[in-house]
Amino acid sequence: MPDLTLEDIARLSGVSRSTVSRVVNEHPNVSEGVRERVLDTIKSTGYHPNVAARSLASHRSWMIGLLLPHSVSSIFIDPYFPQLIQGIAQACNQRDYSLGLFLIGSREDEEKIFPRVSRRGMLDGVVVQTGHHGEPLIDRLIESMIPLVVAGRPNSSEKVSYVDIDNVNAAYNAVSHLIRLGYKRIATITGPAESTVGIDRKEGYRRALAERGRTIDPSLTVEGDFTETSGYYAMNALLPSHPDAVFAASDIMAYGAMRAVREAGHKVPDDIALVGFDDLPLPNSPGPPLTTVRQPVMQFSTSAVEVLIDIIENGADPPRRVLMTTELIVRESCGAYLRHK
Amino acid sequence: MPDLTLEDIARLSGVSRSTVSRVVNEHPNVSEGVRERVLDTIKSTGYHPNVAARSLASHRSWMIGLLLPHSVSSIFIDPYFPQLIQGIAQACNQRDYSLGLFLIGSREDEEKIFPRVSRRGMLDGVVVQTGHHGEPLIDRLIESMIPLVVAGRPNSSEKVSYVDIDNVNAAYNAVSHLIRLGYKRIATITGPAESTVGIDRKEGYRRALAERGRTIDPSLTVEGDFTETSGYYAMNALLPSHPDAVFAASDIMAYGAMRAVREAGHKVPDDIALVGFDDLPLPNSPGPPLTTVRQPVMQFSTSAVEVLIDIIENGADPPRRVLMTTELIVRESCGAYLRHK
DNA sequence: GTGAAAGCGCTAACAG
DNA sequence: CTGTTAGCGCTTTCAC
Repeated sequence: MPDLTLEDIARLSGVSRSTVSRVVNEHPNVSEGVRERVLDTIKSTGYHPNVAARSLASHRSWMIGLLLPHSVSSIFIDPYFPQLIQGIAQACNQRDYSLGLFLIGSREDEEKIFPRVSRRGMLDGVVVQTGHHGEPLIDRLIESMIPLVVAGRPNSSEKVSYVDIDNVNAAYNAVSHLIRLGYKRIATITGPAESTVGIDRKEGYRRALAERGRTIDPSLTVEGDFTETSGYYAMNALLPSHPDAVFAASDIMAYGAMRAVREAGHKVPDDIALVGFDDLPLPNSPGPPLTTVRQPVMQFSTSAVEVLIDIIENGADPPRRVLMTTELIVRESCGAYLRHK
Repeated sequence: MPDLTLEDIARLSGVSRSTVSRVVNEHPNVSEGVRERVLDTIKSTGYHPNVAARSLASHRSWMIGLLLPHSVSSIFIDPYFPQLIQGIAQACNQRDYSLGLFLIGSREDEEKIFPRVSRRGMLDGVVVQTGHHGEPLIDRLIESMIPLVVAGRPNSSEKVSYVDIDNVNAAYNAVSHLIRLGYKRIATITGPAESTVGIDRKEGYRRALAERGRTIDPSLTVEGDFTETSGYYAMNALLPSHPDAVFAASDIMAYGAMRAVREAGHKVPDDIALVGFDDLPLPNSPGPPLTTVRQPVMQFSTSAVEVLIDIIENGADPPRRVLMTTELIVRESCGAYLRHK
């Protein structure tokens, strides 16, 4: 199948190149008869327009990029990123965009990738995952003027568009649930202090406690890094302070905590209640079903793509902000059922 | 930063467009002085070539596609795919290629994606994951003449290039290990019968047993689908036949089996030994450390990209085949340490 | 409604 | 070693 060109199709259907281009792009000004004729020869020849030529002429590539900074090996142990990738990929398909995936694992990666991404021609826009404080990538992207949407709240409060879930409220609700259940010494295992998710979920915890006039006991807050192991160690660090409930900033850390609780000879939720965050499908999850905050990752991804396309088509001003609400999924680990008996 | 063109750089450095093109593409025929001058103005202006124009003129996009067929929601619960994506992405970076990711979840997806992928202009080549029997995608890709490498052994024994791990031998070695340990009733939980991985690993099991003159007891083979749940049910189905060891075609299924064993009141490895397959990092893994076959996913990915680039540069003939060896990682679940006491 | 013509920004012979 | 000249395959005014 030698690659056909517009020219070929034009000749075969006895019209001009422009006309074929019009029917391919669904322009209104084509008579029905001609349209059908052209469509026929396109179908019968299996013609598809050359993407590069089209991009060059139209300044649109119909491809968007997904940038994942700091993608060290461990990043894919967290179920969040596969899920995000899948969501973005699906949303792209939906809107007839292709997806370019850029995993940035190091400074060199960033240097290699940045030119490809920032310079127009390959990508119409990018969605970039928020990373840690002081990460210059997002600022560089802003400077490059490429249509941009940040997945997650960016650390710097720039005039960027972003889509995020309402982490503060989500954590607030989770902890409030624990308070309502009557727990007195509610601890939290946070995410990394440099990450916005970590910060926001901790803030929600703090706010829920403060609002009921509880003092915040610093010994009841331990930092984790979203890994199972960190949850395990955090829980061990918490144990001497005798928490009766723990809000973990991710399910995986909650499972780590659960393991620590079990090894210490205590039971979840009887001795220590546990609430997690994510509710993403995990390959295997031991112990009692986890009460957790459900993140709408799929809607989140769709929204990010929608916003980006909106920016591509209508410009970046004003910056768009969308905050998605979460849902507390009450299962057994928080002891709600226990208490209701 | 208005997008600069080759022309601009040429004017600014007082040379012709071709010369700039030459230094950008590292052609040898440029004098040192000129090269430096041009490089300087490129650096100072922050110029980057337009990818679309370059592709159009050179018939090379420096982008390859990764196609994942049948990417239903559950596919990302398996740690294999994230790992594969990461490996491919890294290898692409290494070789200065970009990566286009195409998740194909349905027939409509395939129809949408196929033209974008098959028609030259966007992609220089694709690596496609093997799916199930009767999947026409790979054949369609072959027909389209796009440089292609299959990740995993394709079902149809076409003249395709592929990279695979030696599943038969891997399974053979795992089961042989169990035989050497003295187990008499060795069962297996296979992958889906339509998948080549499933078929090959089962064949290795069969071969190991046959070679020692063991009869294959059909009640000791149960099919799973690589999910934890399927491993759990498979083990329950196996229990009445009293296996003393089980080879599961994936770690996740092994964990499911472990759960079933535990619930039945038995212990791993004391009552039933367990060997898995994959050795990929899982967020949380209960029970005794799993003896398993380690898949070299990263090398595998690198190899797939290397082979694809080789094909892009040197043609698809003859078809390349690479088979990677695996390693049996002996931990506790197989009872090797127990038996050595 | 349709065609002609001028690019989009770059590469790649071909001269010199 | 360097510049000139054609395109690559498509979109997009602008006439008709």
